[in-house]
Amino acid sequence: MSNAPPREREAIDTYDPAAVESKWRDRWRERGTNHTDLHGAARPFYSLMMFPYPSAEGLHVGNLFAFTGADIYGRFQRMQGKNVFEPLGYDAFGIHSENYALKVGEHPAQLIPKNIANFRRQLERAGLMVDWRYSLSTTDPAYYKWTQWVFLQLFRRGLAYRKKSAVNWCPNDKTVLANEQVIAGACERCGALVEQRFLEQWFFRISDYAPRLLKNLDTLDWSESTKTAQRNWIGRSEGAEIAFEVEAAWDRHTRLTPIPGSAAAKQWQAGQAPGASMDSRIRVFTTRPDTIYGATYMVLAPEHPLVDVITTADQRAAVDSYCRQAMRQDLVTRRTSREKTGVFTGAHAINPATKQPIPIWIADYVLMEYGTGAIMGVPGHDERDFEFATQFGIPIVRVVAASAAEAGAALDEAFVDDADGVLVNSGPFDALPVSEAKRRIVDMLAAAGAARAVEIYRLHDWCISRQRYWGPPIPIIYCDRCGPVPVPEDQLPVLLPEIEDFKPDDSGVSPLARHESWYRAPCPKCAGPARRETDVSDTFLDSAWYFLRYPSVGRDDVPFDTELTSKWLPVDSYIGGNEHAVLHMLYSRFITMVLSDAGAIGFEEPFTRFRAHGMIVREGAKMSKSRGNVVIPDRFIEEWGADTFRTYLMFLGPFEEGGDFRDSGISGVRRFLDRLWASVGELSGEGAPDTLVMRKLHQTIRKVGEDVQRLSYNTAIAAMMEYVNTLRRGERTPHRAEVEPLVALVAPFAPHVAEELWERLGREGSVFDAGWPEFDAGLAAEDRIELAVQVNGKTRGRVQIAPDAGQDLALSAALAEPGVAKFVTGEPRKVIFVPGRLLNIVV
RNA sequence: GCGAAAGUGGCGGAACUGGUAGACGCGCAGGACUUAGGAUCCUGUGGGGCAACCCGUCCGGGUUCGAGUCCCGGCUUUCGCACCA
Repeated sequence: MSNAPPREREAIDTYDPAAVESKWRDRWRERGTNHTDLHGAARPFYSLMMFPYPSAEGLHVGNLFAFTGADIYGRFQRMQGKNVFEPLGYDAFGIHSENYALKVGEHPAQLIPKNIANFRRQLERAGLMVDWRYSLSTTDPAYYKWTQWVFLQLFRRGLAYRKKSAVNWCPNDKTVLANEQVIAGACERCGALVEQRFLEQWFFRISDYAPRLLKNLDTLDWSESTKTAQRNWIGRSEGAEIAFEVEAAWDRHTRLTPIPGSAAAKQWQAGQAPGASMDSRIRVFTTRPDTIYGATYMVLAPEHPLVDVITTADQRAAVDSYCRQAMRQDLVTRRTSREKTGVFTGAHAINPATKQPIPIWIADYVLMEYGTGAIMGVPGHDERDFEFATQFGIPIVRVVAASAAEAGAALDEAFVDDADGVLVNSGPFDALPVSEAKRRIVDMLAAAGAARAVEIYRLHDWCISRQRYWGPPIPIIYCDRCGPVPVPEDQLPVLLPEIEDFKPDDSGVSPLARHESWYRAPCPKCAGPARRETDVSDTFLDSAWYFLRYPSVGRDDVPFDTELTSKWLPVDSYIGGNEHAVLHMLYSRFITMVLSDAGAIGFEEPFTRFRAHGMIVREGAKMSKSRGNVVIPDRFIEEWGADTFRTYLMFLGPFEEGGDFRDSGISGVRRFLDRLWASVGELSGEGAPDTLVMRKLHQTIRKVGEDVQRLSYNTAIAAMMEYVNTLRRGERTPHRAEVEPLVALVAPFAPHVAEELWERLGREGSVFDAGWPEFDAGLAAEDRIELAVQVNGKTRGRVQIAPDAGQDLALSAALAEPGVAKFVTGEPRKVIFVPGRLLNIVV
């Protein structure tokens, strides 16, 4: 029987993925194979993947790439004996759903459940080890009740506040636009130029947490690129805050005429000089205090509160017009337009170092939201200032040079090097190196009460208000008597009403503001008539705590069960896209820190280990609907099977870098599974397994284990392919001991077919409960190894020697090779021996 | 402009800490089995040369016995942030 050529028997029982996969989907469901006993788990392992937005188009191949990568890691951990919890839910609120709903004219509350059902079907077909009992959707009142609860925790701790802030406004559509809806300064829908509008909005004080968010990064096992992105986003800068006096302001105060109604005007009317009760000095932030002798002007942001105070009567009209225009520009244009514009205020400030008056300008290249909203202009040593000064004829003074000899050299561009310059034209500080001058100048100014060393952060507070419909209402009630009052926790959730006209309109507020019956509510404090907040919260708030909820899904009385939370969190492994490296990951860390400070949870970092996966392109080009080159997972799964599709996705490139989906490549993976299938069909249990095959097997067990642990899935698959090739080389009948462990190795990648083969091997129970194959170093050891022999660094031959052979033995073996010997004339000058690798003879 | 990453056969990609460049797969070529094969199996496959050999990891330098890997300079591509003082 073993004489019959094995190939001929394949026809009897060929691999039929559709049948195998549907069989095992049912089995897993019936047997609860993917269920995790959350309370009873002895070795909990929380394997998290980023939950998707359930679009109408269905699951994207990028989603599936990410999920499969996370699933393989989770299944691998399970086979290592961990109790793995792998939940998955839906991030279903937000502008995507809302815009799509508007486009097709169907209510999102109807659309989303359909999309979720479709996603669920696709996800189950993909063979994910998800415990669906703990799924969630952010749109479910049972979930967003607790999103609102999270808001209240921040409110209670003084971390949520209201302030006026700019939004993008389309004057044609009369609606608020998200930044992504503004293309080159115009509305993406109608093309009208977008303007800024100022609305009262809710903010979270994430900037208070900037130092901690930055410092903790050092303790996290995350992809380095993700940590770098967060560091840059938090953007710590060291420097100094320097105060500039406005020149002789009150001797000549007749020139200063504050805008009617401004704080300055009120003081004015009360008979006070503004300087008397309010610090009218202008504070700037700089990272280059060493260049202060070169500060020849000053700039305020158009929104700066002192603009009203200092502008002189003759400049008033020009300043007003400039500021109005600057503030009307949309946020995107203002940030991208490179041309320098500005207007002189008519006022001067005193440079605290030179004691000279310098003009105060207003320009939109200075941003109110960074630093103090004012800068000292040092055209000699800052590119932007150089450009501005050149344009407006402001003097350019060199105060740093490569050497003292260059003190008089003219500048034809800004000299920004702060590493190895020395100071010039800087009075007592001349000839000091920049780094020392920074310290000494700050000390000098500080002694005069005009400066202090500070560190500032780029990170802004998080605006969570959205003037939209499809989100959780912010749980606040405005009462004329009591002000903003939080909705009491026992009245949560504040349900989002299912209104028909959810289209944004020209009111500048959420569509909810048109529904009086909804927003009228009694004040929780005084029971008087009051009005609900009609804005909803940012989707990023929904996703900033979802991982805390999964284990407690089903609990109505608490956001998260204390015992389960301390048992399962923080998350052991988080895998997701780098596009969320900053916002989602930073917000999640922030919310976790706040809840930790509030005593609600016992840890302050949510994700112990994070790995960012790469992106998939197709045939070398980015996938997009307009190109029509999007991979539709359903079609490939239909044709090739989910196991083949999963394995191919993991094979086409390094998981953390992504890769190129080539339709022609998938057949190779399928052939691999076919050959695996055939090997199980042909098994022979007789005799002893082949020593060389078993050696290769154990080498493969080791390699696959190591590779999966570091998410090097493509090389793990390559190793298994190599082993199958070894197994089937020549017309031999594989031995059961050679094949069985391979089925287990393949299981995380191709779970359905692995289960089927495991059963066909006569094994009881799921392969995922069978444990990872044991690695035997003795069986894996080579008895002869190949040593490369080089002469002067060029490979000239190879010799077979015992693995523990020493240099002398290796050298004599090498010299016995004619191909080597002919290059070695006389005594070698030097011999380099790397055991197990090579021998280099230098002549 | 700033930040991050990457440039290796016809193609996707291997090479973990400097140590046999091109694993694995696609494609291609030849062969076997076949009425047939786009199925399966076997063999070959970086370039040049009859060969000994020579040349090869974006380009130019350098360090080293030895460089795809490290250092310096340049080019190209992708991604992120974009007037952050």
